[in-house]
Amino acid sequence: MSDGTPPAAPGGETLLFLTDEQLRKGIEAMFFAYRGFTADPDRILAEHGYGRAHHRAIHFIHRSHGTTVNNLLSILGVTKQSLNRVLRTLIADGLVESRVGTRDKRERHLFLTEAGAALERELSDAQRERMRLAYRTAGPEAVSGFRQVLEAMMDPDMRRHYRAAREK
Amino acid sequence: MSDGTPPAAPGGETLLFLTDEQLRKGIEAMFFAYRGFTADPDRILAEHGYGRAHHRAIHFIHRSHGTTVNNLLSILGVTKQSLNRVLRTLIADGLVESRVGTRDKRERHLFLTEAGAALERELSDAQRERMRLAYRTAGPEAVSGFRQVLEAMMDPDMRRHYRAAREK
DNA sequence: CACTTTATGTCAGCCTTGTTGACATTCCAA
DNA sequence: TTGGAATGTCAACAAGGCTGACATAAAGTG
Repeated sequence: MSDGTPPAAPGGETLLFLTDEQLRKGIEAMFFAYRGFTADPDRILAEHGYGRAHHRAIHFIHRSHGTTVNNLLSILGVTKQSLNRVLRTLIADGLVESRVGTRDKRERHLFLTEAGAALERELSDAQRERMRLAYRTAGPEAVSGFRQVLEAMMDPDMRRHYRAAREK
Repeated sequence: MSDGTPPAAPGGETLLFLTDEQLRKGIEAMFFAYRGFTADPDRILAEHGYGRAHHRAIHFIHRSHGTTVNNLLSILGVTKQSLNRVLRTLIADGLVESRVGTRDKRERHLFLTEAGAALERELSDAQRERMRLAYRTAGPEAVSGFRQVLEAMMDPDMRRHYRAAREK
């Protein structure tokens, strides 16, 4: 274990000296913050009889109208069986519509229905509100740093998906 | 949906104008980053036949040697039955030791054994390494912002637990 | 055209990890 | 002495991961 005293910076290069304690703080920050991050949607989902898996599907279908099942699979990183179970209920409940592809008829393109979009709004309003408050509390510079660290923490494949969304 | 053009700041107060798109980016950053955050420990845990629930228990027992079951419950936010199932296997496997309290004999104080500490080290080494790289990539100012936003995102109870750990 | 590959869906079964409810034990504290 | 707190345990259930196997339709390829 480190003793918490960073050594003096050598040479001309500015390095980050990070004690195990500082890193542990970051790890716990991720853990506790993620709980807060999911708390509001979880409550809403429970009222509707859905879980986080449904939220994830709804979110990314909303983000990319008409996305295919395969694309969703690579974003979510679950098996098709897991995703299919969730999609099946969302389609049966009339929140998601699945249309056979025009060019490639093997593909199914996924869309939120009116009801699906309404739930999406309810969920993302709550989550955005939490995010907005956190941003305001921390300030604009903190927000930039927050995004930078998170992006650096992603696996490359996920970073690709993250950046692939319509920008800004 | 917002068009991404923030309105001019009114009056003398500096506000943060956050479009829905910017907030959505933050939300997805949390989602994708958390996946990266857990990826390395998940691999290690799988090799040992454990899951994330075991990791969480091991982490917080390590952080607070001799903590009680009740304290752990309030940190983890699960039912005692869930936690107990995990603790039982960890104790049976000789990674955690449970000692009856001296003052209050109802309480059990939890400690990592040598083997438990070894697994904790393996897990946290991997997770710290990911965190260290992200920090170095993003830079010191980003790290500060990262921590500020995450702390602001926590539920108050969790923020209390977060801050309660030995500081620095 | 025959064959292979791709995209998707589905069934069955298993595991982890969460839940609720019920009940027992121990023991502190009023 | 009695109520309630702290803990453990049993049973049952659900969500949501997983693997494996199999089916179908459509696209691509030689």
